[in-house]
Amino acid sequence: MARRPAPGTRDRILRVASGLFQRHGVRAIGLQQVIDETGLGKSLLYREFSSKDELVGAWLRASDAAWWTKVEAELRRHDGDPARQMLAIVELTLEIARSPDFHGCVFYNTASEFRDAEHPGRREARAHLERMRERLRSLARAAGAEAPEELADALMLLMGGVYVSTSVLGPTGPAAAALASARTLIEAHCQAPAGDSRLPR
Amino acid sequence: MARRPAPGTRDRILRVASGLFQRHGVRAIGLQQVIDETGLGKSLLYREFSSKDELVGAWLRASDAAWWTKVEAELRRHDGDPARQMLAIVELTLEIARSPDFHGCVFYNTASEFRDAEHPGRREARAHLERMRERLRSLARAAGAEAPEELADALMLLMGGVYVSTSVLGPTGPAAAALASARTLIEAHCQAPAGDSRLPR
DNA sequence: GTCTATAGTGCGATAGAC
DNA sequence: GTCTATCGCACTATAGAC
Repeated sequence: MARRPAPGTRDRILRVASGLFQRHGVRAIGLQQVIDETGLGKSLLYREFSSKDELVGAWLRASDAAWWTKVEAELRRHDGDPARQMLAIVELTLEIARSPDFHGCVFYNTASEFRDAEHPGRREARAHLERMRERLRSLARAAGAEAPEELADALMLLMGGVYVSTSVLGPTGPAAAALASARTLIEAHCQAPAGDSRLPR
Repeated sequence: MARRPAPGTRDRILRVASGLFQRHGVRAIGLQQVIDETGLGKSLLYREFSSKDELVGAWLRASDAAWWTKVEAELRRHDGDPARQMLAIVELTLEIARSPDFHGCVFYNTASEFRDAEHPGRREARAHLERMRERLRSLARAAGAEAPEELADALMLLMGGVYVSTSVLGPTGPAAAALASARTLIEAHCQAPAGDSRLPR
């Protein structure tokens, strides 16, 4: 009788590919390495993903989903305080950037490796960043910022800077100034007339 | 007697390689493409650069030199006003990021393509960023910032963010908020007691 | 397994300055 | 004609996509 496909094959490939792509970059990794490390056969990989590009796209979609799970959990801890929620997102990026095997934001990295706008890697990166921008905008509006779009964008720049700077100069590089910078920006945009908009230190 | 070596060969290779590497990334470009586009022979390329890695290093060194030429020219236009000089550097990165064929900061891009700390691409990227950080620190000190290192780092993050964000979302993305953000940060750090530290709009 | 691409080597042919 | 810079091509070895 025919053997049934083992469940979780796709996830296994995705997990292995994710580790290798993050650590070394996509172009530096051959599918052979992915196959070797999964212990699966070549045919199985090509059954799940019709090409390397598609695997890259699927990897970034999974990364995006994992990110939002973390973010929304974090936001729930500061419900009703959108200014604090924006800061929490910055804190989350810092925590990620400080993790032991950090090698840069997978979305920025992958976009930089694939310049063609139609490449799944770039498409997913762009989509992720647009979702981030939109989420920050809604928080900035909720926080009563005078120029919510501008505040959201300022935080996007800050977080992008945290990622790229940390990936080259490490967590003691410029990223060390990120929290203070975020507070300055949020407070400057959200100063209530009463002056009670100070974020916790 | 003998045929003279053609002058400018090295520069020609460097110019062509620079264009291709910037546009497509280093790993996406084969030396054959560089050779084809220069119209030179393979042997000549290998006489000037003993390996692709070395070519990458030389390219980034040249890019670093070109950057500082631009920066110091810009700084001279605001001599004696270090706060304005910091803003001028941010303006310069914005101008570069807005140029028609911008594909991200070559230093961040190359560092993301080569994770090995010993790779010439990564070494030069790191060196470039450290020089930038130091230059900004000296300006922040000269401007009398209360926490000059922190201000310098905040601007580093901002500029890094401008580059990566523009390379994916274009100049109408978050980078549009960069100038306002820079002003907020510089003013917050350099407020003179007399309150006369406002930057020109 | 197949086919393509790539880094890097080496050499004969040729072009051009004297 | 002589001499050398440089081209163009052939070649190896390795790796990658599929």
